[in-house]
Amino acid sequence: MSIGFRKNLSKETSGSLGDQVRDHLRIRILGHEWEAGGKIPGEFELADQYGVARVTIRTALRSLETQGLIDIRHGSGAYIADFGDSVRAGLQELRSITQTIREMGHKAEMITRSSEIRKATATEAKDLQISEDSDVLHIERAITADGEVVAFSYDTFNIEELTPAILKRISKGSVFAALDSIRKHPVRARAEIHAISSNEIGWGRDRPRSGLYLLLRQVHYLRNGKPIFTGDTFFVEGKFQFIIHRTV
Amino acid sequence: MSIGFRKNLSKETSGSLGDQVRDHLRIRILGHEWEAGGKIPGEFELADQYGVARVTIRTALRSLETQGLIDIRHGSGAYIADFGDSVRAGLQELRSITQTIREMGHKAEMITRSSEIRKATATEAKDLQISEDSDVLHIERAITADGEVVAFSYDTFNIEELTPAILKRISKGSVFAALDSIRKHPVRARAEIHAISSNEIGWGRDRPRSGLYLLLRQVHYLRNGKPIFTGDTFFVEGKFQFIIHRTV
DNA sequence: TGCTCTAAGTTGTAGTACAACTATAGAGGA
DNA sequence: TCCTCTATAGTTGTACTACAACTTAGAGCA
Repeated sequence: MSIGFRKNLSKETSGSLGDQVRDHLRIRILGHEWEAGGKIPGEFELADQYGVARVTIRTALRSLETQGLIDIRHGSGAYIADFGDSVRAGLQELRSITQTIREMGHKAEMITRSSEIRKATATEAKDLQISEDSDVLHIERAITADGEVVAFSYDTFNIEELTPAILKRISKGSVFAALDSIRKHPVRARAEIHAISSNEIGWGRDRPRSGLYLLLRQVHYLRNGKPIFTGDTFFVEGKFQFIIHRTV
Repeated sequence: MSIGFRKNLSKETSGSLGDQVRDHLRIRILGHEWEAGGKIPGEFELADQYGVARVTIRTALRSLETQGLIDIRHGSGAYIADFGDSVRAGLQELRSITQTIREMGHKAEMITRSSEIRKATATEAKDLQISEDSDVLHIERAITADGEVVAFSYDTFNIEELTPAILKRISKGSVFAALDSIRKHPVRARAEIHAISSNEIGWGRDRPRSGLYLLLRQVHYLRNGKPIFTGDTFFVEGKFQFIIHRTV
């Protein structure tokens, strides 16, 4: 597995060696290769397994610890943090909502209500760091799991960073998949969280009667620090479980 | 500053050298020593400043990157992530609520409504990994900022891990400060987030009429992986801004 | 003015060595 | 037999060095 790993995964994944090892270890952890509270192999053995230096393994393990997936104990080892299966919807992991739904074993769909290019609002221009007369792509969509609406999203894209072909693809399918194809996927997002009670949010006959939502107000950034898109996502309370790992 | 740092901070802070450097750098970042988007000193220079090896600096920087405070760019440097002042209420940073309020320049108080030792409920016993007939300490409190109620908390402690003196101190002041004094402060927590609309939550005349809360349902763990306390904290919507940094 | 290329600077990875800490097994004593 | 202590092996933490990979800025040239 030693050299084979570096050959195989460098094509699929991106980022540094340490990031690749981190992502692979995360898959192994979430795949329950080790039981909760159990000990994973030592740094020397992992370095052997992946054919990388111990420094690289330590980089990956530190990152996983900050994410709350493992506990590293000096002189003892690294242990799987006790979490439920719901970790896959971990809030600090920046990933596609639809992909998360699919990984949890459900059928995910996106229903576009509207898609238009218009001038940016003041708030949008500020978040996207563009002038106020710039054009932006605004999309309103509903996200469903097994046919049931779980969220309503209002996204606004900085079209200066994107080509018309990509814009079309974004408005039709998964945002993350489209951005990934041109290597412009966001690596970081800043989100505010709010509780919202309103009947003005959802639409259609599947609109929840309670009107109770968890709002994620986000700005997504590229690796070079530039904002690529911003948006509000209203999650129907109770339909989606958000987990967050907090560390010192 | 080189040797002085290691002498000074090893008394106040805990954890490995890398953790101490990380905490110190976090203070410098949140203190706006560098402007948003600006570049912090290189790894070699920081290693000089702190009198530690570059490996140790890299450990700290990686952790700060995972927390979303900086962006590290290969061949270029580490840059301050663009965030507002509200970062100090970063949701993935496990810290005392009252201390966070104070750091934001407000006066924080805790008003205890009730404090009792009783048998654990089924849910509490499961979360705390104790038998169902075990005794637990249950406290109901309101948290205020500048005299205004910002949250209601319902906490339950595993008293097997604590002495009577500490239990008394917990019920009177800050939980984190009390646990810190016996080096049993939690290093990790797992939290669910919910939007709640109910008039059964708050009490007193300051109870918000809207009844709209952001609920944090948490379990706190010690470094050895054992749960120390669990609890529900209901934040009055609009009074407390939660920020979260999401990374790939 | 604009472009290309070079060089300096920065982070990423590798390897080695030793320090600090933990857990275990075993010796020794009550 | 049980308990306590100790030695020891195993693991993570820190240090130092060296080089690779990448970015940026500036010199030089057309």
